[in-house]
Amino acid sequence: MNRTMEKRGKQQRGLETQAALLDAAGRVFSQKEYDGARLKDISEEAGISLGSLYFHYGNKEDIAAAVLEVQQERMTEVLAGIMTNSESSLTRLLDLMDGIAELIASDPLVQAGIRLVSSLPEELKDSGHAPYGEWVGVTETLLKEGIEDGSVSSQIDLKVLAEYFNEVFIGAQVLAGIQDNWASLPDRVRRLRPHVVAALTRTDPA
Amino acid sequence: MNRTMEKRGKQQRGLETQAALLDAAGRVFSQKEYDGARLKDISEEAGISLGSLYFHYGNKEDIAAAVLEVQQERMTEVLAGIMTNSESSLTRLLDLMDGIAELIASDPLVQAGIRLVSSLPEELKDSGHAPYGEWVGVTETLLKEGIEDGSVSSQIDLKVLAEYFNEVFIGAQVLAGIQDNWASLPDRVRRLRPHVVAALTRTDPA
Amino acid sequence: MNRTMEKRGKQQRGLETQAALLDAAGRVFSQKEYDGARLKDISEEAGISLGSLYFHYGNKEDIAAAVLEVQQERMTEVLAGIMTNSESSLTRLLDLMDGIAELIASDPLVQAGIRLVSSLPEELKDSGHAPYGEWVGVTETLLKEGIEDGSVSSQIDLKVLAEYFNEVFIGAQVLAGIQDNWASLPDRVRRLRPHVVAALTRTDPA
Amino acid sequence: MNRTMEKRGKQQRGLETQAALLDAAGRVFSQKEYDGARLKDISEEAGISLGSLYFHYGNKEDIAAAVLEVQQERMTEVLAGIMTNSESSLTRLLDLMDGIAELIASDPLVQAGIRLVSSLPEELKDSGHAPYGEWVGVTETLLKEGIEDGSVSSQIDLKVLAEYFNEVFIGAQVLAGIQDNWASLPDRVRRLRPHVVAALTRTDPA
DNA sequence: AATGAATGAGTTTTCATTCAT
DNA sequence: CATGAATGAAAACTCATTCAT
Repeated sequence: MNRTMEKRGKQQRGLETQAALLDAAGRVFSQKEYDGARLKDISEEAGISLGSLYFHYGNKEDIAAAVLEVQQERMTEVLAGIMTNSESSLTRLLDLMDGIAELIASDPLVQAGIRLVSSLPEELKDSGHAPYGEWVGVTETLLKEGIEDGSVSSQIDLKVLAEYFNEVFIGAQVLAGIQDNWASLPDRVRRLRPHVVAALTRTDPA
Repeated sequence: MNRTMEKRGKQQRGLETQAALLDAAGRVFSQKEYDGARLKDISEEAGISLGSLYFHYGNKEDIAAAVLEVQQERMTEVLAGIMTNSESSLTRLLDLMDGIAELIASDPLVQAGIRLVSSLPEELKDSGHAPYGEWVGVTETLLKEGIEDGSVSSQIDLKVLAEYFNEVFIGAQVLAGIQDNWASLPDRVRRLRPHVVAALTRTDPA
Repeated sequence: MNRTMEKRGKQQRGLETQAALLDAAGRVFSQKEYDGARLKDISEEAGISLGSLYFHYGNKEDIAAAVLEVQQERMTEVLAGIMTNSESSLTRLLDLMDGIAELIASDPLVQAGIRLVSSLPEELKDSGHAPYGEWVGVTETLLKEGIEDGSVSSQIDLKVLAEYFNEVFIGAQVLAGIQDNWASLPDRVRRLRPHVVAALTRTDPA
Repeated sequence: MNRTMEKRGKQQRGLETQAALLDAAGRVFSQKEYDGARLKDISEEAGISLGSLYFHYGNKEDIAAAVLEVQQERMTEVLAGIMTNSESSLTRLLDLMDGIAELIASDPLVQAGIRLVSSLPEELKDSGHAPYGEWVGVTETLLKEGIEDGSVSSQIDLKVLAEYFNEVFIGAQVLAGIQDNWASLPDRVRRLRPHVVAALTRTDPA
């Protein structure tokens, strides 16, 4: 083991612990909301002492914030992946919906982020973690591009279209969450697709 | 004041206390999820002692259950009101959506019920309080009737139609809840109506 | 037991508990400084549950603040008692020194206040509990009056005189505290008296 | 660089670390009492790892003891410096007061020692670190010599004189500590001098 | 019925100390 | 020697629930 390894090893351990804790936090926060989640459950789930949890994350709010941050990152990754393919904006929007659905269904940490949003203490709600705000921005942008490239009908107000799109998607998320911990979300989204396409391409003033 | 009056007075007082507590519980549970809500907050919100809360409702679960029960009642009332008018099933479904939206927007106790659904401890989740299960049943029934009376297109699977309808509606509820404590829900539902009508009456295999 | 008694009884119990806790806090804080004192020790010393301590005093700082407040009151009482007798200002000052010494020697809660002053967390230091500031004000006032009524020599600057007086008195307090938990303070003050008198009545520019 | 140099270098490094830690400990203990001071604060203040702190000083008590020891040394140094000049004992006593005041005002580690005295856990209080005991011995010795060489009045009991002297000096220290972290101590002592001289040279039976 | 007080079993948080590298 | 990470025991604090009146 050379010096580089040694050095990396030292810091590595801490990073591994942090990752394990974050993962465990994801699993716990995906099952219980903020107040209902126990830090002890997280530390035990991670197989790491409670004291260590506090060494890496200063308190309960901080670890919840870390979960939200990673959720953001992972969703942004999916977004970035979708954006690189050069299809129509409508397709991109639908692919995005699929991609996020897939992510949610497979990633407890992302599920945790969803759960946390509605149960955070006031202080955290402000602090920059406004996933829906950002998300709405993305959908509106894609729809605007869709209108420009003709893949989306221009006869309905952009805001209203985005609102509809988001309501449908969020509704699917919520019901999938209740029904089977989001396992059914990808299928739900697939079944949703025709309705969404119809709504976004309608030519009569719906 | 005779004994009857006294007795009625006494019972009356108890009922008033119960109502005040229930109301306060609605307000508190509409802002915080189950674990985050404090019984002390409820008692203070009601201006009634904590001991009294325990006299009327045995424990935290019981008072949450009471909130859910009343929510059910109030939603059922709306449902009953809609059912008496003799229009088409599609109209009834849309009116129901409007009616429930109106109810949610105006009644913190009903809002509380919505919040509670996703944060209840396991024990309560089972105990008969499955509002969405019941709700889904109602929408499916109405859709079936709609297909029978021709107001709803028969070309899509009933379950899928109901799923879509509920996703849209729930999505609107959730986003309205986040945005402004449900105040915008009636407007959102109004904007949703054309999309729902289109989806339910579509003749091509969407 | 009449209704008044009942009513008083109810509130009485709480007040008794508070008093017991405050007393116990006095005893504990007089032996250990702020960070070293354990709330559990206080609750056990009082024979009252820790939960109850938190019911009456919201947190550690609050109970320390309560101790300081009562200390202030008791010292002010002594002050008021001294002020009513109509002797010379010098006598009043010396009597005050005796009275406070007596109080400190006999009252653990006042001793606690003295201990706390130098070990409080920053937040509490500000919040109005500036016993020494007030005390210095009193001594300066008495000295000014003494100069006016001729019982104190006017040849030394008032501030300097007050400074000297306070240094001597505080020094006696500190050493008595270290030596025997303030038991020797009254005697120390008695032995101090001639020096103080000499200093305050000196006619040559000392 | 030969082996000797390396060795010396290594030892050198350790000594530097120790000194940095001790200095940091002085700064921390001068602001917070024993229980309130955090070893982590000390290590951060020194810019040296916590592990290293434990390597050089076995535990919290040991580092506090080290601070006290150095405080003793520095005060003894001042004492020794004063003793070599051949003036009267009274002058020596007054010079000692000035010298110590100067030392306290300028040396956080000595300030730390002062703070620690009143907040030490029982175990440490015994273990030889009784600065005041020693200090009192010195003052009594000087006063006795003063009586012998005539620079101090012999009409008052020696113990009482020493007691007075120490009370005044300690009082000045405490108030300077509270007022401005001991910066004003030298000035205070200067203003104290005439009173002390008067007390120690008084010929009438004060 | 109603109330304020009391309790105990948790939960979060802190920190001296130890460990692995 | 030095470091960052880890730990456990104890501390502060919370809150559903019960009790005495």
